[in-house]
Amino acid sequence: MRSNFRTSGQSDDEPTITEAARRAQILQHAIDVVADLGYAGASLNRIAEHAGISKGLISYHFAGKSDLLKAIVQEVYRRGIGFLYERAEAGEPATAGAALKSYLEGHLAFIGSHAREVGAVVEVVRNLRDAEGRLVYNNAWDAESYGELMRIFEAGQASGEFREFDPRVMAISVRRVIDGFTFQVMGFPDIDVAAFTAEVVALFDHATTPRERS
Amino acid sequence: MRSNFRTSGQSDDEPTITEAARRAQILQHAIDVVADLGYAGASLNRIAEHAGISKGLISYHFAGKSDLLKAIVQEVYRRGIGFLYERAEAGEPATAGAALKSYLEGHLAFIGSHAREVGAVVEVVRNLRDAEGRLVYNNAWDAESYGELMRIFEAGQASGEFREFDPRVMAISVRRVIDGFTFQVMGFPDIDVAAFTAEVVALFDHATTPRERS
DNA sequence: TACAGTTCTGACCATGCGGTCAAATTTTCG
DNA sequence: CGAAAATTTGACCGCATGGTCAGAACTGTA
Repeated sequence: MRSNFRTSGQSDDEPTITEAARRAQILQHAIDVVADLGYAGASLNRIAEHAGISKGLISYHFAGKSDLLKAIVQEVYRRGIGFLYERAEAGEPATAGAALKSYLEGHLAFIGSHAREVGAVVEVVRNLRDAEGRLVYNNAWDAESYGELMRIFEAGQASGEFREFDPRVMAISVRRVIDGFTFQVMGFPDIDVAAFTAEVVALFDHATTPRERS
Repeated sequence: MRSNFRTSGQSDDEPTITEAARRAQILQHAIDVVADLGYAGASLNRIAEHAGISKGLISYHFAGKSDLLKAIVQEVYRRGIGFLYERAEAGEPATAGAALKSYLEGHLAFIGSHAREVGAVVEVVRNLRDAEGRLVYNNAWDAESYGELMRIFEAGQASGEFREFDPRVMAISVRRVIDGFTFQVMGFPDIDVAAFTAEVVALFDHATTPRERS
């Protein structure tokens, strides 16, 4: 019998077709339930019921609930990276301003077309705690996501394209506005994604560039 | 025996000294527990234990858990309004830009000095759901908080002080950045509140005003 | 077909939850 | 003081939770 204590990450031989398909199915239903019922409402029983399987089967494919929830985060990130990668194939932006614009448009487009997945991730990230009560995805963790933005800002400031500001505060602000878009889309599914994106791009274009034209 | 089914709001005679004090005590401990352990970790048992009282006593003073959590939100709002009111006594800002600056400085100062309370409120607002699974503090609810900001923006645009932008998107962005400050303060208690505030004020000053000087 | 490995179920477990309540305690006040 | 009212406790209830497990069902293969 194979170990049912598989931790995602290390490859123990290779997963069966069944195993991979079942994991994907469970993951998708878990995403749906978290998006619909929120973190607190997403019990293993409800996920199993939603997927039409028994609860024990989830335990067979995932080491525990927190393992499943972490897999949600990992999976949606994987999708997001794929989405942004395809978009980026058009070529590298030439200026820091173009890079910021591309960053915003890419992320907002992904959220606009994958609101439920991203909503589920936000739910998990904001609520999942370890046994000692500490947030698993803490400040140190999301500080990592500021890296790409901060590099854009520092490059723009070095070239004189951007005004002087604290790149960390600006990065935090950009991430907050992007993440907030998730709630807008979930709350108002008919929202005009393109119009919202254009507004946000203009907002941060003005926020980052000096008032006097160079 | 007095009804223990008091709903906050309608005054049923007047509360006893004991009642008011006990309610305040329970509320404060509830805030602490939610801030420390998060929404999911804040059970009535833990709150009672933290307060050094029996769980039944909470039920005596509050109609239920959701009543208690809603009271947290109400109480912290009350404190926030008081804080901002005292600050505003210095006089009304003359321009829309000054009003926005004052709004940001006031809200960030309150968060900087009451991070735990605000953190608890955010936790409740983001998680509390009714029996049907719908968020109690939904999009329609927090849209109310955009009102004051949108009035500032519309006034600034009417006078030509602000550039043309969607006041709703700008209001959402401002609120998102302000709320995000809560997590920064909770994650890094030694953060320089004044410096962060100055950066945010500059960010939205640039974001709202036209590039060409009038 | 027979058998070994796997996938899957459904019953079960201990725990913690929100909530209730009779009884004990404390306070109020005539 | 003494009775009535307010306050508080601690035991208890039904329920949902995450997790476990023996065994049934399925699958591939020799």
